[in-house]
Amino acid sequence: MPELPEVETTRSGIEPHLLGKTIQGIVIRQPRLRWPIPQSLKQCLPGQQVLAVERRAKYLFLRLTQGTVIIHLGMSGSLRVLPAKSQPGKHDHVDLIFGKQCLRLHDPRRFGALLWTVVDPNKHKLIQHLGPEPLSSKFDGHYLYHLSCNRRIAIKNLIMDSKAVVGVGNIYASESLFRAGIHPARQSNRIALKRYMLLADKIKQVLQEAIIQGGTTLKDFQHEDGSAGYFAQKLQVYGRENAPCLHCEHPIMRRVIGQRSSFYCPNCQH
DNA sequence: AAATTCTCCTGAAGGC
DNA sequence: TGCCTTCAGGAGAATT
Repeated sequence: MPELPEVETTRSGIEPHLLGKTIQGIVIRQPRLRWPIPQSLKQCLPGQQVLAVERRAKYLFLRLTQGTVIIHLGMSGSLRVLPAKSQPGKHDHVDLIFGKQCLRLHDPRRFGALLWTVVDPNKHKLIQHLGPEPLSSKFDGHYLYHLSCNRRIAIKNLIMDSKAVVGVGNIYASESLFRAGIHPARQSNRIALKRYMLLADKIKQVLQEAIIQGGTTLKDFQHEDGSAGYFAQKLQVYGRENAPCLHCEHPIMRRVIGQRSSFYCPNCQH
Protein backbone atom coordinates (compact mmCIF):
# COMPACT_ATOMS: atom_id res chain seq x y z
CA MET A 1 0.00 0.00 0.00
CA PRO A 2 2.84 2.43 0.20
CA GLU A 3 2.14 5.24 -2.20
CA LEU A 4 4.53 8.04 -2.99
CA PRO A 5 3.87 9.96 0.24
CA GLU A 6 4.53 6.86 2.31
CA VAL A 7 7.74 6.17 0.43
CA GLU A 8 8.89 9.77 0.84
CA THR A 9 8.04 9.62 4.54
CA THR A 10 10.05 6.42 4.78
CA ARG A 11 12.96 8.08 3.01
CA SER A 12 13.03 11.08 5.30
CA GLY A 13 12.45 8.84 8.33
CA ILE A 14 15.39 6.51 7.74
CA GLU A 15 17.78 9.05 6.24
CA PRO A 16 19.12 10.54 9.49
CA HIS A 17 19.84 7.06 10.85
CA LEU A 18 21.84 5.97 7.81
CA LEU A 19 23.75 8.96 6.45
CA GLY A 20 27.49 8.53 6.84
CA LYS A 21 27.13 5.07 8.39
CA THR A 22 29.18 2.14 7.17
CA ILE A 23 27.53 -1.15 6.28
CA GLN A 24 29.03 -4.11 8.11
CA GLY A 25 26.96 -6.79 6.46
CA ILE A 26 23.66 -7.98 5.14
CA VAL A 27 21.42 -10.78 6.41
CA ILE A 28 19.07 -12.23 3.81
CA ARG A 29 16.47 -14.52 5.34
CA GLN A 30 14.21 -14.66 2.31
CA PRO A 31 15.77 -13.73 -1.04
CA ARG A 32 12.63 -14.38 -3.04
CA LEU A 33 10.98 -11.00 -3.40
CA ARG A 34 9.62 -9.76 -6.72
CA TRP A 35 13.07 -10.40 -8.11
CA PRO A 36 15.68 -12.43 -6.25
CA ILE A 37 17.88 -10.40 -3.93
CA PRO A 38 21.41 -10.66 -5.39
CA GLN A 39 23.59 -12.85 -3.20
CA SER A 40 26.57 -10.82 -4.40
CA LEU A 41 25.49 -8.11 -1.94
CA LYS A 42 27.11 -10.14 0.83
CA GLN A 43 30.46 -9.39 -0.78
CA CYS A 44 29.66 -5.95 -2.23
CA LEU A 45 28.18 -4.13 0.74
CA PRO A 46 30.54 -4.52 3.72
CA GLY A 47 32.73 -1.47 4.20
CA GLN A 48 30.60 0.80 2.04
CA GLN A 49 29.36 4.09 3.42
CA VAL A 50 25.86 5.54 2.88
CA LEU A 51 26.32 8.81 1.03
CA ALA A 52 22.66 9.64 0.36
CA VAL A 53 19.13 8.30 0.71
CA GLU A 54 17.06 9.32 -2.29
CA ARG A 55 13.67 8.63 -3.80
CA ARG A 56 12.68 8.31 -7.45
CA ALA A 57 9.03 7.43 -8.04
CA LYS A 58 8.32 4.80 -5.39
CA TYR A 59 11.88 3.50 -5.48
CA LEU A 60 14.38 4.30 -2.75
CA PHE A 61 18.08 4.63 -3.51
CA LEU A 62 20.75 4.01 -0.90
CA ARG A 63 23.71 5.68 -2.56
CA LEU A 64 26.86 3.95 -1.36
CA THR A 65 30.53 4.61 -1.94
CA GLN A 66 30.54 2.38 -5.00
CA GLY A 67 27.06 1.52 -6.16
CA THR A 68 23.43 1.92 -5.18
CA VAL A 69 20.93 -0.29 -3.38
CA ILE A 70 17.52 0.09 -5.02
CA ILE A 71 14.54 -0.74 -2.81
CA HIS A 72 10.86 -0.94 -3.70
CA LEU A 73 8.29 -1.58 -0.98
CA GLY A 74 5.71 -3.18 -3.25
CA MET A 75 2.37 -2.96 -1.56
CA SER A 76 3.12 -4.32 1.89
CA GLY A 77 6.76 -3.43 2.47
CA SER A 78 8.17 -1.27 5.23
CA LEU A 79 11.60 -0.27 6.51
CA ARG A 80 12.60 0.15 10.13
CA VAL A 81 15.77 1.12 11.95
CA LEU A 82 16.16 -1.32 14.84
CA PRO A 83 18.84 -2.71 17.15
CA ALA A 84 20.83 -5.21 15.09
CA LYS A 85 20.29 -7.88 17.73
CA SER A 86 16.50 -7.47 17.89
CA GLN A 87 14.63 -10.67 17.14
CA PRO A 88 13.41 -10.77 13.53
CA GLY A 89 9.74 -11.57 13.09
CA LYS A 90 7.82 -13.26 10.35
CA HIS A 91 8.37 -11.57 6.94
CA ASP A 92 11.47 -9.68 8.13
CA HIS A 93 13.35 -10.65 4.99
CA VAL A 94 16.50 -8.52 5.04
CA ASP A 95 18.72 -6.66 7.53
CA LEU A 96 21.42 -4.21 6.50
CA ILE A 97 23.76 -4.13 9.48
CA PHE A 98 25.24 -0.83 10.67
CA GLY A 99 27.10 -1.55 13.89
CA LYS A 100 24.56 -1.72 16.70
CA GLN A 101 21.68 -0.86 14.38
CA CYS A 102 20.14 -2.39 11.32
CA LEU A 103 17.80 -1.36 8.55
CA ARG A 104 15.17 -4.07 8.41
CA LEU A 105 12.94 -4.79 5.41
CA HIS A 106 9.57 -6.27 6.30
CA ASP A 107 7.27 -7.33 3.46
CA PRO A 108 4.51 -9.91 4.00
CA ARG A 109 3.40 -10.10 0.37
CA ARG A 110 6.87 -9.93 -1.12
CA PHE A 111 5.90 -7.65 -4.00
CA GLY A 112 8.84 -5.49 -3.04
CA ALA A 113 12.39 -5.60 -4.33
CA LEU A 114 15.96 -5.03 -3.24
CA LEU A 115 18.40 -4.65 -6.10
CA TRP A 116 21.94 -3.51 -6.71
CA THR A 117 23.53 -1.40 -9.40
CA VAL A 118 27.04 -0.04 -9.82
CA VAL A 119 26.05 2.41 -12.56
CA ASP A 120 23.85 5.50 -12.21
CA PRO A 121 20.56 4.15 -10.81
CA ASN A 122 18.67 6.59 -13.03
CA LYS A 123 20.03 4.60 -15.97
CA HIS A 124 18.76 1.34 -14.49
CA LYS A 125 16.31 -0.62 -16.62
CA LEU A 126 13.49 -0.14 -14.10
CA ILE A 127 14.10 3.58 -13.67
CA GLN A 128 15.15 5.05 -16.99
CA HIS A 129 11.75 5.01 -18.70
CA LEU A 130 9.78 6.45 -15.80
CA GLY A 131 7.74 9.60 -16.30
CA PRO A 132 8.25 12.87 -14.40
CA GLU A 133 7.90 13.29 -10.66
CA PRO A 134 4.40 14.60 -9.92
CA LEU A 135 5.73 17.29 -7.57
CA SER A 136 8.24 18.60 -10.09
CA SER A 137 7.65 21.58 -12.35
CA LYS A 138 7.92 19.25 -15.34
CA PHE A 139 4.54 17.82 -14.41
CA ASP A 140 1.62 20.16 -15.03
CA GLY A 141 -1.67 20.48 -16.91
CA HIS A 142 -0.02 21.25 -20.23
CA TYR A 143 2.12 18.14 -19.97
CA LEU A 144 -0.89 15.94 -19.24
CA TYR A 145 -2.96 17.57 -21.96
CA HIS A 146 -0.33 16.96 -24.63
CA LEU A 147 0.18 13.42 -23.39
CA SER A 148 -3.54 12.67 -23.66
CA CYS A 149 -3.74 13.65 -27.31
CA ASN A 150 -5.31 10.78 -29.31
CA ARG A 151 -5.39 8.50 -26.31
CA ARG A 152 -8.63 6.75 -25.48
CA ILE A 153 -7.44 5.31 -22.21
CA ALA A 154 -9.51 6.10 -19.07
CA ILE A 155 -8.03 9.10 -17.29
CA LYS A 156 -7.54 7.10 -14.11
CA ASN A 157 -5.42 4.58 -15.99
CA LEU A 158 -3.42 7.37 -17.60
CA ILE A 159 -2.41 9.04 -14.34
CA MET A 160 -1.57 5.64 -12.85
CA ASP A 161 0.73 4.79 -15.78
CA SER A 162 4.28 5.26 -14.52
CA LYS A 163 5.46 6.25 -17.99
CA ALA A 164 3.03 9.19 -17.84
CA VAL A 165 3.71 10.27 -14.26
CA VAL A 166 5.13 8.35 -11.33
CA GLY A 167 3.88 7.88 -7.82
CA VAL A 168 0.13 8.16 -8.37
CA GLY A 169 -1.27 4.90 -7.04
CA ASN A 170 -4.79 3.62 -6.82
CA ILE A 171 -5.72 5.57 -3.70
CA TYR A 172 -4.47 9.00 -4.70
CA ALA A 173 -5.72 8.57 -8.27
CA SER A 174 -9.27 8.31 -6.93
CA GLU A 175 -8.69 11.17 -4.50
CA SER A 176 -7.25 13.60 -7.03
CA LEU A 177 -9.94 12.86 -9.63
CA PHE A 178 -12.62 13.51 -7.02
CA ARG A 179 -11.05 16.81 -6.08
CA ALA A 180 -10.80 17.78 -9.74
CA GLY A 181 -14.41 16.75 -10.46
CA ILE A 182 -13.37 14.36 -13.22
CA HIS A 183 -14.99 10.96 -13.69
CA PRO A 184 -12.30 8.25 -13.43
CA ALA A 185 -13.53 6.43 -16.55
CA ARG A 186 -13.55 9.52 -18.77
CA GLN A 187 -11.51 9.13 -21.94
CA SER A 188 -8.23 11.01 -21.68
CA ASN A 189 -8.66 12.76 -25.03
CA ARG A 190 -12.02 14.15 -23.97
CA ILE A 191 -10.73 16.38 -21.22
CA ALA A 192 -10.06 20.08 -21.80
CA LEU A 193 -6.73 21.73 -21.03
CA LYS A 194 -8.35 23.76 -18.29
CA ARG A 195 -9.53 20.61 -16.52
CA TYR A 196 -6.07 19.05 -16.87
CA MET A 197 -4.61 22.13 -15.20
CA LEU A 198 -6.96 21.54 -12.29
CA LEU A 199 -6.19 17.82 -12.19
CA ALA A 200 -2.43 18.34 -12.13
CA ASP A 201 -2.85 20.84 -9.29
CA LYS A 202 -5.03 18.41 -7.33
CA ILE A 203 -2.54 15.56 -7.81
CA LYS A 204 0.22 17.75 -6.44
CA GLN A 205 -1.97 18.96 -3.62
CA VAL A 206 -3.16 15.52 -2.54
CA LEU A 207 0.37 14.09 -2.56
CA GLN A 208 1.90 17.10 -0.81
CA GLU A 209 -0.75 17.05 1.91
CA ALA A 210 -0.16 13.38 2.50
CA ILE A 211 3.59 13.89 2.76
CA ILE A 212 3.06 16.62 5.35
CA GLN A 213 0.57 14.41 7.15
CA GLY A 214 3.06 11.56 7.07
CA GLY A 215 5.75 13.73 8.53
CA THR A 216 3.60 14.29 11.58
CA THR A 217 2.07 10.83 12.00
CA LEU A 218 4.88 8.55 10.92
CA LYS A 219 7.97 10.09 12.39
CA ASP A 220 9.15 7.08 14.36
CA PHE A 221 11.05 4.58 12.27
CA GLN A 222 12.71 2.91 15.22
CA HIS A 223 9.77 0.99 16.64
CA GLU A 224 7.35 -1.53 15.27
CA ASP A 225 4.38 0.63 16.21
CA GLY A 226 5.75 3.65 14.42
CA SER A 227 3.73 2.97 11.35
CA ALA A 228 0.18 4.22 10.89
CA GLY A 229 -0.13 2.59 7.46
CA TYR A 230 -1.27 4.90 4.73
CA PHE A 231 -2.88 8.16 5.58
CA ALA A 232 -6.51 7.08 5.56
CA GLN A 233 -7.70 10.01 7.65
CA LYS A 234 -7.33 12.31 4.67
CA LEU A 235 -9.24 10.22 2.14
CA GLN A 236 -12.47 11.65 0.78
CA VAL A 237 -13.65 8.89 -1.57
CA TYR A 238 -11.30 5.90 -1.44
CA GLY A 239 -12.87 3.02 0.47
CA ARG A 240 -16.10 4.96 1.04
CA GLU A 241 -18.49 2.99 -1.19
CA ASN A 242 -22.12 3.90 -0.40
CA ALA A 243 -21.05 6.52 2.10
CA PRO A 244 -22.34 10.06 1.45
CA CYS A 245 -20.23 12.33 -0.75
CA LEU A 246 -18.64 15.02 1.40
CA HIS A 247 -19.84 17.66 -1.08
CA CYS A 248 -23.35 16.60 -2.12
CA GLU A 249 -24.20 13.56 0.02
CA HIS A 250 -24.86 11.36 -3.00
CA PRO A 251 -23.60 7.82 -2.26
CA ILE A 252 -20.01 7.22 -3.35
CA MET A 253 -19.78 4.58 -6.07
CA ARG A 254 -17.20 1.86 -6.55
CA ARG A 255 -16.36 0.60 -10.01
CA VAL A 256 -13.51 -1.51 -11.33
CA ILE A 257 -11.47 0.37 -13.94
CA GLY A 258 -8.34 -1.26 -15.31
CA GLN A 259 -8.58 -4.13 -12.81
CA ARG A 260 -8.59 -1.72 -9.89
CA SER A 261 -11.32 -0.43 -7.61
CA SER A 262 -12.17 3.17 -8.29
CA PHE A 263 -14.23 5.31 -5.96
CA TYR A 264 -16.06 8.39 -7.16
CA CYS A 265 -19.14 10.56 -6.77
CA PRO A 266 -21.33 10.23 -9.88
CA ASN A 267 -22.94 13.54 -9.04
CA CYS A 268 -19.76 15.58 -8.65
CA GLN A 269 -17.49 13.90 -11.20
CA HIS A 270 -18.02 14.04 -14.97
C1' DA B 1 1.84 1.93 -30.61
C1' DA B 2 -1.59 1.56 -27.35
C1' DA B 3 -4.44 -0.85 -24.34
C1' DT B 4 -5.55 -4.80 -21.72
C1' DT B 5 -4.56 -8.88 -19.14
C1' DC B 6 -1.58 -11.69 -16.41
C1' DT B 7 1.48 -12.43 -12.64
C1' DC B 8 3.89 -12.57 -8.24
C1' DC B 9 2.14 -13.22 -2.70
C1' DT B 10 -0.26 -13.21 1.84
C1' DG B 11 -3.71 -11.73 5.04
C1' DA B 12 -8.28 -10.28 5.70
C1' DA B 13 -13.01 -11.02 5.04
C1' DG B 14 -16.98 -13.61 3.91
C1' DG B 15 -19.66 -17.95 3.38
C1' DC B 16 -21.22 -22.15 5.20
C1' DT C 1 -14.68 -22.79 15.72
C1' DG C 2 -12.72 -23.74 11.46
C1' DC C 3 -12.00 -24.60 6.78
C1' DC C 4 -12.42 -23.00 2.08
C1' DT C 5 -12.92 -19.32 -1.35
C1' DT C 6 -12.41 -14.76 -2.91
C1' DC C 7 -10.20 -10.55 -3.29
C1' DA C 8 -6.99 -6.56 -3.01
C1' DG C 9 -3.01 -4.40 -4.79
C1' DG C 10 2.28 -2.12 -7.57
C1' DA C 11 3.82 -2.41 -11.66
C1' DG C 12 6.65 -5.04 -14.93
C1' DA C 13 5.85 -8.64 -18.39
C1' DA C 14 3.17 -10.75 -21.67
C1' DT C 15 -0.51 -10.62 -24.82
C1' DT C 16 -3.97 -8.73 -27.79
